[in-house]
Order: sequence, then structure tokens, then C-alpha cells
Amino acid sequence: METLPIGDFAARSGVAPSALRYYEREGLIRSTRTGGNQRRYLRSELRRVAFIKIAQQVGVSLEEIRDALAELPENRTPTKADWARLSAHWRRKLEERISIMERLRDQLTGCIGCGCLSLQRCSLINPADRLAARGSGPQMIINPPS
Amino acid sequence: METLPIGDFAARSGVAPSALRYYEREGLIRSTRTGGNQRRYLRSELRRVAFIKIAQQVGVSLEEIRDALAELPENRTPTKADWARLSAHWRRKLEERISIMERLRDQLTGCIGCGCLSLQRCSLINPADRLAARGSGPQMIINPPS
DNA sequence: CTGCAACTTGAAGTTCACTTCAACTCAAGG
DNA sequence: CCTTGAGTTGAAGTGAACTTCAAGTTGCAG
Repeated sequence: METLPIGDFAARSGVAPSALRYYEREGLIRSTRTGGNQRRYLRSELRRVAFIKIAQQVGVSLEEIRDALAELPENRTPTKADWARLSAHWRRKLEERISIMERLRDQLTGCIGCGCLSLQRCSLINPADRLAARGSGPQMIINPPS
Repeated sequence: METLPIGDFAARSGVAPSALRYYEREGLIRSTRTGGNQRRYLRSELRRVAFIKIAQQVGVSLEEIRDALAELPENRTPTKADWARLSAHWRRKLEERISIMERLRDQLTGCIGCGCLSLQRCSLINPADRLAARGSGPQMIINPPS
């Protein structure tokens, strides 16, 4: 089957070789090796990288992305249906994020009106459903409630 | 004027004392000191922290937040009007993010239909307007086009 | 006035998502 | 065959946004 060396794969996916090696170490993508131990990527891996990039834009951590990708079949190249199932799942996540941000927007509008921006009164800061950041380290936008 | 020690301020703002000290070092908030060098916060600083938390949820870096906060008056406690101006500005940013995510959602829906998720063809991955991640380090959601 | 929780500092540690580096090996065109 | 660009590894570095630690100081209740 036709495969790509890491440089070509990086060019086609728009992800640096170093990042691809990192993804592989972290179990997000796979590659086969030549006799001389060089990576060769199946074209179908491009879809994985595409998925990773989309999920990242939605603010999902690599760990979560890995877990999601783990649902794809291991023994065969994923079909359109496999991808469609995964995509549908993430579209729902994306919609959740959108509605959270819309709520944020509406409430910010309200706060502009009243000029409050008060931690005590304003639902923007302490909404019933916690969208506050949890844990340490750099925060992804609207940390997904686990 | 009535002020709060760091512990109380942390409790009221929902931000850890260590984070508050960090924000101060980074020039995002201010405090006065007691004779014994302990921090005392004005209640009006709570609004700053509220603003910081909201902006972070929208995916803005502390550096950008600091720049935004720098527009508030230094010599007096910000008025409602000061805050309203700032909030209106950030509401626009928030709306931008929302529309980007909506576009993402619509295109992902399309991709589910066609099952492509192809890097080459799919506008999700390489949209004309770069919303791809730039630079290194952990990526904020939908890195704001500078 | 004492005791103890709450505070102070600077320095070092943490996590994520990578990148960079050094030293080395492989693959392919001339 | 030889050169050269592309690839390999592990280890260390980066930047954001904090947290943790150690060693010492302050403020207030009793």
C-alpha cells in the first residue's frame, strides 16, 4: 500500500514532523517502519490528523482526543461510517461549547446594561453549571465538564 | 476604604491566593499594603478579577487581558461606563469566536454527510481565514487572529 | 502578651503541547 | 560508491499559567 515518509506527511497534514512524532508517542497516530526504521504513513492517517486538528480547535485536550480516536477500529482502516460516527459525537461537543459561549455573550450583554460585572450577583462568573477552569496549567477555553 | 486580605479576596473571587499574587506580578491587578507588608484589596478589584475570568473563558491570554485592562483609568476607581466600554469590546471578540465555531460546526456537519474529513478538500482543516494554531505551547481555542 | 493561622518572598516544580538539539543512520541521485 | 538531504533517537528546552515549598513575618483572638 502506498505510504508517505514523515516529511511528505507533515507537508500534507500541515503538522510539523516533531509534532507527528509526539502524537505517535502519545498514541494518537500510527506509522509503519521501513527496513531502515523510518516512518511511513498510510494516507488514511491523514484523516486522524485532520480530526485531531479540528478537535483541538474546539478546545479538546490531546488526551481526550486520544480516547476518542481509540474508538476507531484497530484492525482495519476506518470507513466513512466510522468517521461519521466520531464526527457526529464531536459535533455535539462543539454545539455544547457554542451554546455555552452564547450564554456567556448574552449575559455579558446584560452586564453591560447593568454595568455590574460583580462576582456576587453576576451569573457570568459563577454560573450554576461550572464552566470555571479546573486544575492547573494552561486553560483550554471553556474546559469541558467531565 | 474597606479592603480585603488576600484570603478573603481569594474566597470572594474564586481565584487562589497564589494566582492572585501571580496576576499582580504580571500587572493584571493591584493591591495596597498594610504596615506589615500584607496585601489589602479594594472591592473594586473584584471586577478586574471577574473580567479576567470571563476573558479567559473566551480564550484570551493573560497578556492580552492585561493590555485590555490597561485601558482602565489608573488614578481612579473605574466607573460603570469604563467597564461597559471594555465589556462591549470583549463582547465583539466573543461574537467572533462564536461565529468561527458555528462555521466549524456547519462544516463538520457537511463533512459527516460526505464522510470526507480530508485535509486536501475539506475547508475545515485549511480554511481561507487561518484559524489554525500559531506558535508553540498549549493552544487556546481558536487562537485569535492578531 | 502569647500563640497560631494567615501572610510574605523567591525559587523551583508542574502540565500541556510541542520544538530544538546533538549525534547518528538511511535512501537515493550523480 | 559517495554525498547529501531526510530521517532516527533521547534528552533537554519553551511558554503559559499557575502551584508548591521553605523559611521567615504579621495580625488578631484569647
